[in-house]
Amino acid sequence: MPDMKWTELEAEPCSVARTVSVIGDRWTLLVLRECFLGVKRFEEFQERLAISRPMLVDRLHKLVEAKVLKKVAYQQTPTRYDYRLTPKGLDLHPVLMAIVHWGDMHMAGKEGRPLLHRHTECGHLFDPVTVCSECRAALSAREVTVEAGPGAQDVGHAHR
Amino acid sequence: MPDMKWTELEAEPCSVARTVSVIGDRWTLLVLRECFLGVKRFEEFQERLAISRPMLVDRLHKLVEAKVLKKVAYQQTPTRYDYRLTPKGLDLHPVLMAIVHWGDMHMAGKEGRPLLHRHTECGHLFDPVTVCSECRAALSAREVTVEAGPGAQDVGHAHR
DNA sequence: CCTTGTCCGTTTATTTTTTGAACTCACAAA
DNA sequence: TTTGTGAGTTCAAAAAATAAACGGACAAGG
Repeated sequence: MPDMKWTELEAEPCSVARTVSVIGDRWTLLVLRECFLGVKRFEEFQERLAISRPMLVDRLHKLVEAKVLKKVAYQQTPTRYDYRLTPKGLDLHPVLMAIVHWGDMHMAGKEGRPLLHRHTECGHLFDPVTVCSECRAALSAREVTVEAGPGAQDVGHAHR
Repeated sequence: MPDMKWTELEAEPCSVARTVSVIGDRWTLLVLRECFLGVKRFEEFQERLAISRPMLVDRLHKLVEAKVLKKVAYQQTPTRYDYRLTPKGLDLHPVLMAIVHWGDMHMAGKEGRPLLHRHTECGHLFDPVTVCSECRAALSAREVTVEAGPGAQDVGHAHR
């Protein structure tokens, strides 16, 4: 049973650290990619990802523990489960979209991007754009400043 | 020199895999968090992150190699460098914002979120929202379908 | 019955990574 | 001449990941 020990991250007063404690390793993001592509069964993850079985068991169980995935029985005797995204897991969609988009922009070969996304509501192929919830303008790193929130312990030196 | 070997990910026809090959480990995302908070010096990363020195050297160098960070001399004799985000690195801002937002929503303690973000253009505290580049509507996972792009090799079973 | 196959794991030994702690180098300052 | 600083490097020890085989519950076929 491979058990990672760095769950200390979860305790840090930082949303990046806390999120990283759940999704911040090589395999988890790839497992989640498969989930968003509709993969649900253990064996299917195993086939599609070059992941070792113990690691897959570990990651799936950890994601269930984190309530990102849930087990849903799809048969009895023996009871077998699908691994399905929970609402909390579905909320990771923007993270995956942002990751895909960065990869499309900066890591695609000359053949172009491997996958395209279509927005079923408007019917178009699209890219994800991150906007400000208040004014709806596209955000850029330079236009964002950081301040201590209620859950801050010691942001200390909030640069920039 | 700790050298990760899974650069095979970089070769996969998948933007998630390719991005993960750059940012997909425990430390890199935390290093980038610090970068976006304005940290530039080796010793400052070292102080703020409970990372071992060899790992920090490795991560910083890998990020420079990936052109996410660049070294900028801030003094001569001996020449010392700042590690600064490149435009490619700044483009990771949406990824970090999405991660932070998920953490704020799902991993914050009862004290509330540790950090708040202000959009200097409109002056408000905000949350990042991911919208469709075409119709500007907020995206949800269920409204997005995937199709093979020009760089696809064998998406195969494009579920959903 | 008996064998084979499927799905979801465990176990164990081996390899890789990461850590911790000390050490180095090049200079600057006192 | 000694002390300090920034940015590493080295190396042994500890932790994590991998590969490959093993297990257990059942279903299906003969």
